[in-house]
Amino acid sequence: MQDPRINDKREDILDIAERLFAEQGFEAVSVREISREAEINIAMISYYFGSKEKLYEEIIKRKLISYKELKQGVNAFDTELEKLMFVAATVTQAFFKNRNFQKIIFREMSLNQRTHMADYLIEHMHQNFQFITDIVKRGIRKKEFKPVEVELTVMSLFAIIRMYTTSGTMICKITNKNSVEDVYDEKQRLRLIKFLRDLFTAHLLPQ
Amino acid sequence: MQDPRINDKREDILDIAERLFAEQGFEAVSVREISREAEINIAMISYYFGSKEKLYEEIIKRKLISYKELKQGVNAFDTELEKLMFVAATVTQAFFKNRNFQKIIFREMSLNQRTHMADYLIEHMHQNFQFITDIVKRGIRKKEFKPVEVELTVMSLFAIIRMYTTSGTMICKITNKNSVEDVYDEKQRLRLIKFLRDLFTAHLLPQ
DNA sequence: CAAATTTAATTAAACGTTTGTTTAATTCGC
DNA sequence: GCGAATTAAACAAACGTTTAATTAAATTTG
Repeated sequence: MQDPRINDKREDILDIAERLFAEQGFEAVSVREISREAEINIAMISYYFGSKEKLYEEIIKRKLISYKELKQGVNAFDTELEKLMFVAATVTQAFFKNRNFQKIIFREMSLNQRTHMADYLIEHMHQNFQFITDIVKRGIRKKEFKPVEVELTVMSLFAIIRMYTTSGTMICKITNKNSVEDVYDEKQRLRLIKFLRDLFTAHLLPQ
Repeated sequence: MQDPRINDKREDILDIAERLFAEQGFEAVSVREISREAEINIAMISYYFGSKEKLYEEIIKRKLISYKELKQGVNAFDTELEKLMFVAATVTQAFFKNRNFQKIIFREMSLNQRTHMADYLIEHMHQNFQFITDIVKRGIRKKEFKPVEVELTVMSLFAIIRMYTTSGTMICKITNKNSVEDVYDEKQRLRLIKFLRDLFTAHLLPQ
C-alpha cells in the first residue's frame, strides 16, 4: 500500500499474464514472455509474486465472484423463475466481462495438474451450483416448476453460458460474424439471455 | 503394415499419450513421461511419430468422428425431432466413450496455440454443426418446431453434452457419487439422453 | 532544508534443470 | 548377414529461479 503506481504495475502484470494464460495455457507461457509483454525485467515476477505458479494463483483468486451480491439480488424477485433468470443474466454478464478468466478457470478444472487449485475451484463452483439448485428445488416444491432433473438443469445453464463465453472463434464462424468481438457485444449478450429465458421457461413451467 | 504387434505398440503409445495429454495438457506432458508410462525408449517416439507434436496430431486425427454413419442413421427417422434425438444420443454415446479425447479437443479449440490444428478442429466442428442446424431449420420450415434461435439451440445441445463429458469430477461432487466412473456408466448416459429429450422437446415443439 | 543513511525497486548475468530431438552403437528377427 | 527395432548417451535450447550489483525512493539525521 505504498506508491499506487506500483500496484498499478502489479495489476498490469496480472492483466497481461491473464491474457497470455487464457490464450496459451499455463505451461505454454514462459515468464520471459510475460516480462517481455509487460515490459519489465524477468526477475520482477519472482520479486512481485514469488513464482510463476503463485502469479497464476493470484490471477485466479482475484476474480472469483463473490456470490454475496447475487444472493442478495435474488431477494428482489418473487417467483423462482424470475430469480433464476436474474441469476442467468448476472452470470452471463460476469462471464462476458471476464472471458479470459473464464477460459482459465474451466481449463484448469478439466486438468489433473495443480490438483489443489482444481479442488479449490470445484469447491467454489459447487457452492454456486448449490445456490442455484436450491432455487430450482424450491420452484418444484412450490409447484411453480415441473419435477425436472435439477442437477442436469442447473448444469445445462452453466454449460451454455460457458460454451458461448469460451468458444468465441467457433461461434464467430457459425454465426458468420466478421470479428470475435462481435460475438460478445451488448446485443449478443441480450440475445443469449433471451434465449436462456425461452429455453428454461419452456423446460420448467408446466404445459 | 508389418508385424501386427508393432502397430499394437503404436496404438498403445497413442492411447497412453492421449490419457496423459487429456489429464495434463500438451505442454505439461514430457516425452520422457510418455516413454516411461508406455515402457519404451524415449527415442522411439521420434522414431514412430517424428515428433511430440506429430504424435499429438495423430492422436487427434485418428478419432475425429466420421459423420457419415450419423448422416445415414438419421434417414431411418421420419420427424425432425426424432432425427435430432438420434443425433443427441449418438453424440452422447461417442462423447462418453472418448472422454479423454473430447477433453483434448475442446481444450485445443479454446487455445491460440497450434492455430492450424485449432482451425482444423473448428472447421470439423463447423460441419457437424451445420448438419444439425439443417435438421432444426427443416423442422421449423415444416412447422414441426417453433421458430427458435437455431444456432444457439444447436450450440446448447453440444454445450450440455460437452460439459457433462469433460467435467467428471465436478459432476461427481454435485451428484454425490463416490467415483468419477459412476458418472459415466450406462444408467447415467441414458439419464442424460432422456434429459436432453425432455429439454429440447419442450423447447422445440409448439405448446 | 539538505545531506546522510536506509530501504525498496530494478537490472544483467548466471544458476542448475528439464525440455524435445538426434546420434551412433547395439540387439533383434528373419 | 542384412534391415529394422531398440538402446544409452549426448545435444543445444529453453525453462523458472536466484544472485549480486546498481539505481531509485523514502526516511532519518544534523
